[in-house]
Amino acid sequence: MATAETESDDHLGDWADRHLSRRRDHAACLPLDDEVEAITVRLERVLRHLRQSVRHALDEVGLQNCAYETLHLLMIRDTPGRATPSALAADLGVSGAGMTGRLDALERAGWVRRTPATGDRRRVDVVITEAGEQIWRRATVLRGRAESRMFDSLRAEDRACLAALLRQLTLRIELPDGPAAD
Amino acid sequence: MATAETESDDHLGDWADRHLSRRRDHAACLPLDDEVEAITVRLERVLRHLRQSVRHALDEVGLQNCAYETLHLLMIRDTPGRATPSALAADLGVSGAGMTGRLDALERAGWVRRTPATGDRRRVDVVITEAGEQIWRRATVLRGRAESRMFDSLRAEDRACLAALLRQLTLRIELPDGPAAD
DNA sequence: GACCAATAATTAGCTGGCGAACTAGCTTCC
DNA sequence: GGAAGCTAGTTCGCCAGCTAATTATTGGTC
Repeated sequence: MATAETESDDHLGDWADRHLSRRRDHAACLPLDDEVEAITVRLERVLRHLRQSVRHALDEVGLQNCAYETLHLLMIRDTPGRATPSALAADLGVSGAGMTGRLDALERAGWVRRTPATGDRRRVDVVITEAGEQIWRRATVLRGRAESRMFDSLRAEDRACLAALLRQLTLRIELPDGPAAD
Repeated sequence: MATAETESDDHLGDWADRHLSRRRDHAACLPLDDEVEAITVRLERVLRHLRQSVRHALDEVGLQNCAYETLHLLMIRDTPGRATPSALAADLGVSGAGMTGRLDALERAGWVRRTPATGDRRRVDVVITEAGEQIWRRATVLRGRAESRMFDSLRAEDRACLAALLRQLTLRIELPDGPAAD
């Protein structure tokens, strides 16, 4: 069980430990749950680092993270390499306007094409190009390596445990009446 | 152990499950580790949701998330309520220019003051005001509730386990020769 | 004691994202 | 069958953050 080694890795603790101990010293009056605060602070820091590693890895193929994300979600779907802007926007969690901007950049770079969809003339299909697919493939390999490096310090069981715990959270989030309600 | 209930919560799985199964169907050739991909995808989604909840909670006191973060790190430190812009910028992970912008907004709102530091006339001390401390206090309560709601679906042991696993990751990240190297 | 590199903060210019308004095309319903 | 309302995508104006350049100050070094 992962909790067993909580206090053994580093005598000083991590940034979050120091953050929490300062909070206990100076703002103990506030009704914050230390464990929840520790989780959120560490989530932020892990993800920040992860993004930075991936960004660095993608530099190698000259792809920005947001461009890569878009290409990736364009490929990883039921109709690989083809989607409408609004479907992509929903998956990526960006606004319609943001999507237009990303697609403009991708089209300028020659990695996707916009073609009018058949049937409904309001619609547009975004289609990946040969060049787009190639750069996506190369980038995905690099990104995979960067991400794996991030988690290779965890034992296999711990990695599985982390995956399972996060899954519990995402399942909850995705419920129609998830924890978003006030 | 959390892994025991991986397959019991929801018959369809979460967004990440569907994402991975599409990847297996359409891009199995790529050397990506499914478990790592699942973790990173879920991390992104959990954090996105968390930020949204917190943003929503902070609306109630009329505070933007970035303003709150800044006030919070200004309070939670060895010298609560007082810091230099560059120290804050380092803690927040924003650039110096970004920090100037945030402080401009906070000062305009009357939540902090900039005062010249004694001794070194290049330096500036950012000091929280009475109003700033009050709004920080109110906002912190609201934020704590929003965050707790996010994690209250986990059993206490699972929450502790998650905290411990994330701590292993942040400890590693913060090593001088962490997994950032290429 | 004058020059030069280092440091703290700011400013300038750019990018990417957002919400709101807009355009075009589809659907519904009397 | 045509007006009202909905949907898909884009454009517009704005904001926040970044990098690079700028200003001011400090501390070495000869």
